[in-house]
Amino acid sequence: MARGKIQMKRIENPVHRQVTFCKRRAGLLKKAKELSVLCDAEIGVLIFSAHGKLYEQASKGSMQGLIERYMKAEQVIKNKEVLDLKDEISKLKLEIDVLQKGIRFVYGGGDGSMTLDEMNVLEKHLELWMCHVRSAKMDIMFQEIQLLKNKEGILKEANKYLQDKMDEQYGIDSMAPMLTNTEYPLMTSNQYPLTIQNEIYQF
Amino acid sequence: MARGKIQMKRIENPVHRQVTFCKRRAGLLKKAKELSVLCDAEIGVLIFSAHGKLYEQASKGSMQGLIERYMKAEQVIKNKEVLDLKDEISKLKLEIDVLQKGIRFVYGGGDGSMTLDEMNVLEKHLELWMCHVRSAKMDIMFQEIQLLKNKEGILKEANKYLQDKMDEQYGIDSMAPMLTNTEYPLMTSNQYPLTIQNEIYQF
DNA sequence: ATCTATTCATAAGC
DNA sequence: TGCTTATGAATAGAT
Repeated sequence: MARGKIQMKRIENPVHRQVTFCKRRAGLLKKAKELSVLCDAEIGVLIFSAHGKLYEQASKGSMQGLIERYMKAEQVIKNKEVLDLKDEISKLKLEIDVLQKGIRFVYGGGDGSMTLDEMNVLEKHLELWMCHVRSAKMDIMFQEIQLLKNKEGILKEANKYLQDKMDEQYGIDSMAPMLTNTEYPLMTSNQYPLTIQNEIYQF
Repeated sequence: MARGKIQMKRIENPVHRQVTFCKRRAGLLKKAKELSVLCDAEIGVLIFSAHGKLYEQASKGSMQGLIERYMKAEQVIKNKEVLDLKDEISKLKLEIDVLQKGIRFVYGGGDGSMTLDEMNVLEKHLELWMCHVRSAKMDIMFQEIQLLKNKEGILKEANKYLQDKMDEQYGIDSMAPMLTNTEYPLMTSNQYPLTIQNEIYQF
């Protein structure tokens, strides 16, 4: 514009680019404000520098208000977040509806107000719930198994220790029924998980 | 600017104001585009005229994207609609929580910290509930079957009636394809329940 | 930042 | 609206 025309393309020299950005940015915001004042218009300007810094100006009202107004004007173009939230809301409402009808169903022994589709949804919910319950059960059982295995180890060691003491005191063959190899009240390490697993897979 | 300086206040003459609005709006958008190109910036301009008409320009990307980026940058300032939706979601989630606890209460299960036994009980209840749901589903389907069967009867009678009329009018052998014994579009009384029963037991 | 020489934008008029 | 033009503003390049 001054002292030589400028090409309408990205300024490659970073220093020049930065200077121009500052100057023209100020100019743009000034022009926006002028237009707003002179012509009684509501104007918002959003500028993200190449480096990601945000500059904004909202003549009259707030940028927030402007954006909301814009959203209303351009209903078609909806904020994705809003769409997601609305989607979540309808899902939750459906879930509530199903739960409420489910409760009524339980109490009223099934008053025909539920449609086949709704009952299918309820059924899915119940199945899911049962899955959760069963997996929680499994967790607890595995924990118990682990606990029992630990106890088993400790008891075995204790038995061994006691047997050794017996051997020392009464001779090698006495008190055989108390030895660790007659371990029917305890479980072996590998037979236990197998049994439990099978039980669990029946759920 | 030209041919006389202008005062920086609302132009009172409506014609002048409108003309200036058009010219300066074009100028502003041009400047925005130039800044965007020259300095590699992302720029959005929103203009609402005094009469409410929206003019917009988004250099690089869409206005939608720009607004979302702005929202992210200014997390504090959240779209009111989004806030409302999130509020609604938390209320719905609370409601669901209450309903689920209510259901759990109905079944006598403890809240959250359930023992293995309690979970077994809950599981049995859930299974029972599912049975109820499934049997209710079956009831509905049987009702529909009954309805269809009734319709079938009525249609058969109608066919019979029509056939008799045909016989009277055109003689016994004409229009054979319309007779009731070629009843492929309808179903026989005993083949129907069998098929349905099998379907139901698959649920 | 500040300073100019230039180009650009535009108010007024048609 | 669109065009013209005189003039004020914006700004590229240099300091």
